[in-house]
Amino acid sequence: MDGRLDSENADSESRTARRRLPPKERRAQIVDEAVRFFAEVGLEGNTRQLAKRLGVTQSLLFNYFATKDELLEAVYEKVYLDRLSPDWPDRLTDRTTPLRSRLLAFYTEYSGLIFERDWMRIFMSSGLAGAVLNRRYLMHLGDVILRPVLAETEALAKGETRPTMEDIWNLHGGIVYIGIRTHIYGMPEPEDPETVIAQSIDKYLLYFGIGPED
Amino acid sequence: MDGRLDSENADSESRTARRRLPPKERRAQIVDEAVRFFAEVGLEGNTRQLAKRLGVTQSLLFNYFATKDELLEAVYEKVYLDRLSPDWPDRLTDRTTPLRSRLLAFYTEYSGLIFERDWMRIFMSSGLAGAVLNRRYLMHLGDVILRPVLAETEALAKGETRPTMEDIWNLHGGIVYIGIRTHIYGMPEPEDPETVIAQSIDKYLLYFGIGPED
DNA sequence: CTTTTTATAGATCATGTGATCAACAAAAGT
DNA sequence: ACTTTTGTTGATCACATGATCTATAAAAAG
Repeated sequence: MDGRLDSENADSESRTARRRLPPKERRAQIVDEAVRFFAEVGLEGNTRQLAKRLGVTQSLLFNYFATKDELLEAVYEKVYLDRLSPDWPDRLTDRTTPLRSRLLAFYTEYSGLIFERDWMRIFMSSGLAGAVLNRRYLMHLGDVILRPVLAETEALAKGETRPTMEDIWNLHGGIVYIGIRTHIYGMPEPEDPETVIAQSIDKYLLYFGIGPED
Repeated sequence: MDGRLDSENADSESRTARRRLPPKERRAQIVDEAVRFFAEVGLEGNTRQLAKRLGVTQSLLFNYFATKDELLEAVYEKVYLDRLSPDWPDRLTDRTTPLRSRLLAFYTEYSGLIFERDWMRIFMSSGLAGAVLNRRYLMHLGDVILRPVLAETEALAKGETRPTMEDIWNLHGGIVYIGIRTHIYGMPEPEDPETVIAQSIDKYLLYFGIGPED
């Protein structure tokens, strides 16, 4: 009475009976699905539903994470990790290329990473919930990205008004808001985000009298 | 054994016994507190805790709202209502004053209304939850505020690049992001939001070749 | 003062949800 | 083959939470 017909029974998750996985693998699988799941339904999503999606029992989750909060921590970590590429600080301060090009390259790549439903929604949810990782991420972003950008701008600014961190946050916010609009508020995505980003950067640079070629 | 010493028994809410209020009044009281409550703890906050804050029984809430969702709808309505002053469209299109002054006036007033913890958090929570009122609000904002701003900018723009709705959204987003940063992500508020707003507007106008006095 | 109305409290139900634990079975070791 | 290890299940607990219902008492009506 086994009936191991490993046909795909149309269930998105394979309903094969009791597959044993190495812990590392299973844990990763759980976290992966949890990211998608909690991004969709919010952090209050229940563990039974998540388990069902994974094709495992709910109790199994607690074999890998002592509490739901611990699972959420793992989700945050997975989502936040490697979102800030370590070579950006260097590339942003590489004065052999015009600042405009550097900013454009950065925000093109960065927006490619964060203008994503899962990331945007989990970041916002965890922010609302007051997760420490959220604040840590923003502090880190300020330190390794925005502050260098400020220094680079200062070095080139021509007008009498000197740039401040608020100016960088304003540039940053205007761009990030595109993602918020589309993925949190569910509004239609701009046809050409690249152009919008480029114009944001140009407005910023123009205000401090910095030309496209420095 | 009454001991009605109306000393503060550390309970924030007065524990006066069974006060009978006219329905309208009670309903308003509930919604008011619910706004604060759900803004703090999120939309999953439970009704018992809310009732405790109000100093009434949990069952009373269901005398005024059939379901929790109905209460949340009332919360949204309360929060969204009158957040968009009806005379803004007129003032934004009043060409007897420079566009810069108009924008400055608008965003100073508007930010004064929305850079508020309750509003910001409930707006974001309801946005994440996909509330219809949220989308309606943004559509409305686009129609009665941003679109007119686009028209005004078009009328004055000097460069060859014509402004689009995306430019207005970018201006708007950069400013709104200040509130998101402070009230959702819990980062320190800028010392002088007015200046940041003014600079945002100036960057925007400068990019389209519009001077401070038109 | 007496009666009627109804806002409110208190107890309780039904269900959902995080978490636990003993038993089972799929691998790994011998 | 046999034993050991351990990933996984199924049943279950404990409690939180939305919602219901009846009794009570504060006003209003007479």
